[in-house]
Amino acid sequence: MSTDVNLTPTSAIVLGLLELIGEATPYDLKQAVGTTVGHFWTFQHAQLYTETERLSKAGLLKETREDGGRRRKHYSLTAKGRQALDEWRAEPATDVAELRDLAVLKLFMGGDPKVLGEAQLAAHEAKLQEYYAIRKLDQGLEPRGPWVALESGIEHEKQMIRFWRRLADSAA
Amino acid sequence: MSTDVNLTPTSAIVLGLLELIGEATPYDLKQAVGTTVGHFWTFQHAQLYTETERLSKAGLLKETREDGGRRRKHYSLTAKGRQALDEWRAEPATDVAELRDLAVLKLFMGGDPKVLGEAQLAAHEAKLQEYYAIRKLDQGLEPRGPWVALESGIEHEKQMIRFWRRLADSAA
DNA sequence: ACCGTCATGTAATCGGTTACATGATTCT
DNA sequence: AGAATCATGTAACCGATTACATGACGGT
Repeated sequence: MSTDVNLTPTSAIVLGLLELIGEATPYDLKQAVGTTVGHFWTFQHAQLYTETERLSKAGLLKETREDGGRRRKHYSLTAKGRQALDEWRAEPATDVAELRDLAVLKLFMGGDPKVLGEAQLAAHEAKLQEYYAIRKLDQGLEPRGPWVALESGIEHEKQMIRFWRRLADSAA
Repeated sequence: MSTDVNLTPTSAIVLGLLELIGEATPYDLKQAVGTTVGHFWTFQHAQLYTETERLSKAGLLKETREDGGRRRKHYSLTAKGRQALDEWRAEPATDVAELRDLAVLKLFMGGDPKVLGEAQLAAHEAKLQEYYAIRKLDQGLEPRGPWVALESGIEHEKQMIRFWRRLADSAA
């Protein structure tokens, strides 16, 4: 009920997915993450339990409990939650995201380009294929956000493949 | 002294910088981070105090204390620390790094491409210029790691600029 | 009926961030 | 000398990960 929560990216993902699917248990959310944002932003499923509870306490989610059986908790957006999401969405991100690419860090620290490159090339190529497979499913339906984000991922993968390949080639 | 620590990327950065500069206080490390890896991997300076202590307790760093004045702590690699760094460096990264780009996440969640794009274009262009300025300082000296990593950053920035610009153009 | 696997959840731990605090140094 | 800023460090808090645990279900 307290009016102030720190809206982390995780919070926004929970809010955004709940807007999309209406009502969900933490486990449902886990499934939804896996097939959507999970492709470029993951976390442990345990966090969905704590995060929903946190947002619920802050009044952004409504929580109802099943009567029988597992007594699972179902969550949905409150008006306040919807508003918080809208505000988060409207606010542009001013900073550039940090790469935080472990392979690049190893490269920086003197790791062998050949060894790193081989592993990274394979991994990035697999990821790119995964993205292509998803793109095939696009029916042109609204909302477009996820598909545009997917394009960004595809271009990024292509870029990283170019980078690592060039590095592999320049190493004799 | 215990033989097992979890080597986080932060740990590797501390170890790697200590290898480079020999001996340093946490504050020296903060400075070193700022001019090197800090361009694509940052953290709060407070963490350097806890991290050095953690690594020291694990036997990877040697800690000596100034006698007079501030009694500052100086750290340097132990043989064990050097070995841990070597092993970390030799082990290739098998996963692809997640983007975790807040702007892309907002895009995914329905944020306005025009609003997001404007802010991101400016930010990425500034970052690219920053990278160019650094690249000018390259004297061709060893080690090459940091410079190769810089190239990756430059290509990434160019990629993101292309992406956001294309998006801005396609929005009427 | 049993076994393995998936579904679902909680608790403990830990790394990272925020906030605060004090000593040194420079500028006016 | 006083104010402002930089240097240096600690403590508290919080979000995220790891580890663990139990219930349900499909296959043999």
